[in-house]
Amino acid sequence: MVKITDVARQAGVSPSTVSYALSGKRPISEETRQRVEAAIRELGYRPHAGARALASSRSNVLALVVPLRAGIHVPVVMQFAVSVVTAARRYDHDVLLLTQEEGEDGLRRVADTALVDALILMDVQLHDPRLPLLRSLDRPSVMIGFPQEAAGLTCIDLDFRTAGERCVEHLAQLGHRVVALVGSPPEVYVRGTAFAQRVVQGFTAAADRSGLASAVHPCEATPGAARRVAEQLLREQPALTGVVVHNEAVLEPLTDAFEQLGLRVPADLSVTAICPDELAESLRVPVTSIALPSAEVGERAVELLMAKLAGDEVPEATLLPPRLTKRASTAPRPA
Amino acid sequence: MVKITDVARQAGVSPSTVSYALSGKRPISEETRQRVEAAIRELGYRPHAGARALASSRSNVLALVVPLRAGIHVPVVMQFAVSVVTAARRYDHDVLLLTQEEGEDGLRRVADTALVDALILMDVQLHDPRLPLLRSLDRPSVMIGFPQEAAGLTCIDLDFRTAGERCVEHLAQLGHRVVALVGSPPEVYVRGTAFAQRVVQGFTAAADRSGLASAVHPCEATPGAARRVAEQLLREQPALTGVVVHNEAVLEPLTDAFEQLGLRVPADLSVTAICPDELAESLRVPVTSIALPSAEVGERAVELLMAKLAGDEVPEATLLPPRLTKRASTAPRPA
DNA sequence: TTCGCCCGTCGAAGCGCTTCGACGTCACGC
DNA sequence: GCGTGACGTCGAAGCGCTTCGACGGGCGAA
Repeated sequence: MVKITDVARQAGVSPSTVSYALSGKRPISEETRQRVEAAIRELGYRPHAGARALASSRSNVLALVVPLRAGIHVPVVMQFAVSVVTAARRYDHDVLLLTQEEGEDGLRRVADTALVDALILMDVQLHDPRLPLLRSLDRPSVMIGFPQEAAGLTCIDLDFRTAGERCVEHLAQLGHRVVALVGSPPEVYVRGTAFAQRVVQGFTAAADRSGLASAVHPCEATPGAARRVAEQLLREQPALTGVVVHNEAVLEPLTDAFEQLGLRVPADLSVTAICPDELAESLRVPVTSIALPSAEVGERAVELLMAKLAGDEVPEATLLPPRLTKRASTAPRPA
Repeated sequence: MVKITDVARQAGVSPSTVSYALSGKRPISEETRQRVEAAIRELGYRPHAGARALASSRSNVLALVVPLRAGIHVPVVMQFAVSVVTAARRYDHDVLLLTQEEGEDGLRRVADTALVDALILMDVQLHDPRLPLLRSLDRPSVMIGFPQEAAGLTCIDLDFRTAGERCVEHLAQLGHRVVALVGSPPEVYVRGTAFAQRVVQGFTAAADRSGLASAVHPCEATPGAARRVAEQLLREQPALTGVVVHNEAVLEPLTDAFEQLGLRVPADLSVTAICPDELAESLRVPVTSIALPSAEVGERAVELLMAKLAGDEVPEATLLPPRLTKRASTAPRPA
């Protein structure tokens, strides 16, 4: 293994000079820097991560806690993880993958052993048991999603409440008077997952404000469940003409079910969704949707964390504004 | 921060004794161990990961390189990643997440800086450019999938060739004489992704051996593509009664397409698949399938790596035997 | 000209842990 | 009764890096 002293000898300087040339924490003459860089290249020097972490008390590693519970849409999680890794690399950091399974112990472990400098948490619940722990940890963290009581913590997410509102408003503008929300699987609400609840709030509030008749139906992530929900909706709200879907897995089977029940999209029924753009675009009838900007969220989360590590103040809450993209699945209410 | 000297003082022993009590690398009297453990608990001691890595030249971290290319099925990747993390934790290791985007540089970086002790690679190509690098690295690695030339490397995967064969044999036993393979997206074959190719080989070999008429069709991972492939198959092989699907994303739309084209599953057409069990079970007509044991592969990969880290010899190739589960989608050939 | 200061570099002191060699003790076998 | 290990513990030497204080030389201000 080639170490910093080897580089120093080769460049004819002291180890500390090599270190400063690398970190830029003290001025180094152009000429010396050149010599050091040449030596590094010739010897193929790579600083030892452990030694660096020990001496600097910075590991340059972030922890990412991914959820693996029922009812979450895996591709979104993955896309998010990838964007976190990519963004972290831009700041010369790596990403340690933790599963929620390990729970609070895992968080405490990687934080206390100084394995990581900071943490990113996904799938935050309204009353997340990890909150007190995060507050007590001496390392910065960012949460994807908003718990009920977020004081002192940094959170970021799509503004799901407004997203729910926008969907309803879009339908209202098109003249629809009876709408329904097909939501996430029941267990997601039971757990008190923040983003799902907020969609419901926004949906309901906007419907009330616009004087629409509305209903909310959780839905399991299976085609069968989608079909049953479609049937139930038509039974309970025969005048239904607008649907908001917040459940990636059933978006396609649900629209299929409606069509098989004799409702054409968008001629008889308008459909909007909150889901990744790729999904909305890939369907037979592309769906008017509010994008789930997982890549942007991941990137912003890393940026927030880096700012905190640098000692900067960051806003406690970052709500990304929803963007509604009109596609073929919505149309004015049939006469 | 509480350190090992604090624990030592509290327990009335030397730091080295604490270390040995923790690692078990030298015998420590029961009584001393008790005192040390008590001290650790009282003080909430956690060994500093960087210091440990520096002194022991072991970071207790594995690198996991995940693919993010077109045509791979994300949930499988995720399930795999989770099983790797879970298995690694059983051996007191953590997992660093790398994307394929960083490529060989990323591998070299984490290996050379001693950030990780060992590596796991997914989505191996037949002629993977990373092979020479892996051979030159001084750290052990395990690849998920088999490259063409794997000498000196450790590989593990489902035995996809046999999986392809089993599917055909199952259909042949049921009396089918004309079969087709609906495969992964074309780009997967273009890249020379090992597992996809092997399925084709097994499928073709078994069909030839059994004297079946057979055809192979790659298929994009979209419902539209599935429909087109279904139409094409019926056009080109009017006598088709058996299909093998090796493409998670189109399994459902493809069977839907067949039914819409007037073929009932399994009355007119038998369908088998190579896919995760959950997917096969979740369809309207549960599909006879060979499971993609991602969890088992991940676990075994970690075990292989741990053995290599311990200095044990491990087999270069580990092929997991395919297990075919009969479900409702296959039946004897219609008379 | 002299003082003070900044620039560029060096040496040394750790960072917190593991590990090696050494040493005292005790039990056992002859 | 004594040599011989095995057992249990200690002290010290690093692991490879960062960082702090110090220092010489050059330059601008006084």
